[in-house]
Amino acid sequence: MKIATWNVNSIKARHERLLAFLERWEPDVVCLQETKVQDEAFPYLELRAAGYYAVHHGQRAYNGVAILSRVEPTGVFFGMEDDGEEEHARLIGATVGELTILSAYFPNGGDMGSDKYAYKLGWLGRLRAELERRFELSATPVALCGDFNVAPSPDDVSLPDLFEGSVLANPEVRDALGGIRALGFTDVFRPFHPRGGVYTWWDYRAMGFERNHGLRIDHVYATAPLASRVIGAVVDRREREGKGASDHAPVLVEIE
DNA sequence: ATGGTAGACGCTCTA
Repeated sequence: MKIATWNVNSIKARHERLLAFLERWEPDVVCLQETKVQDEAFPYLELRAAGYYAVHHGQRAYNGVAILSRVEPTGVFFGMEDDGEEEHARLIGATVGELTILSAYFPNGGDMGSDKYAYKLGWLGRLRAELERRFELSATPVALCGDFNVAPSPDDVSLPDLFEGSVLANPEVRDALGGIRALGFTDVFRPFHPRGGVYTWWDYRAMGFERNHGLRIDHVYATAPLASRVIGAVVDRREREGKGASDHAPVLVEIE
């Protein structure tokens, strides 16, 4: 089976591309981020016609996460237990067959030292606590998929002078992500690309994609019962090409 | 320190 994760940067702007992507890859599960719509504007019916059930946790204009799947998801949950009243829509989870799937849009963090950066660090800590509280991670096959907004190692960064030390690539956020791995999660993409230099996001500006000035910030993290069954992982760079592309390319993982 | 582009929204914010 195939699991995909893709920050679509607006599901309205990416509607046609998303449907074509589903036809081309026929993934069993797709985690989406940055849908940027409220639930009532989410294209449930169009996706159902394309063969997918969908659950969505949205908000107006920003954020928004979804899980699409061939089989009907159950046990859906929205956000974190300690989310505030006006919390961003950044996490959705569901049971899909025997797997637990999480679609997460980690905060970007703005600039170092900003309020947004403090929110990012707090959110990473809250996610760790949420995962620990909610699941028996050693025994449950869980896939934590999404736009993590963290490049885990220098090998995941194209322009160190620009990006190292930024909100996306610094020791503090890398440690916070390490705290999530310490719960029992593995980056299942990395072993298939051991030399690094494979990216999932490129800035729209300054011909970022054409120059391959990217970062690997979209990830699939899996607990041991699932990680042991992963047999492949790729980035579909074609989805970053041409007019009407998201600034992120999808990551796909194949499971035996 | 800033700009470059894209998307949503509505004369600006987020990434």
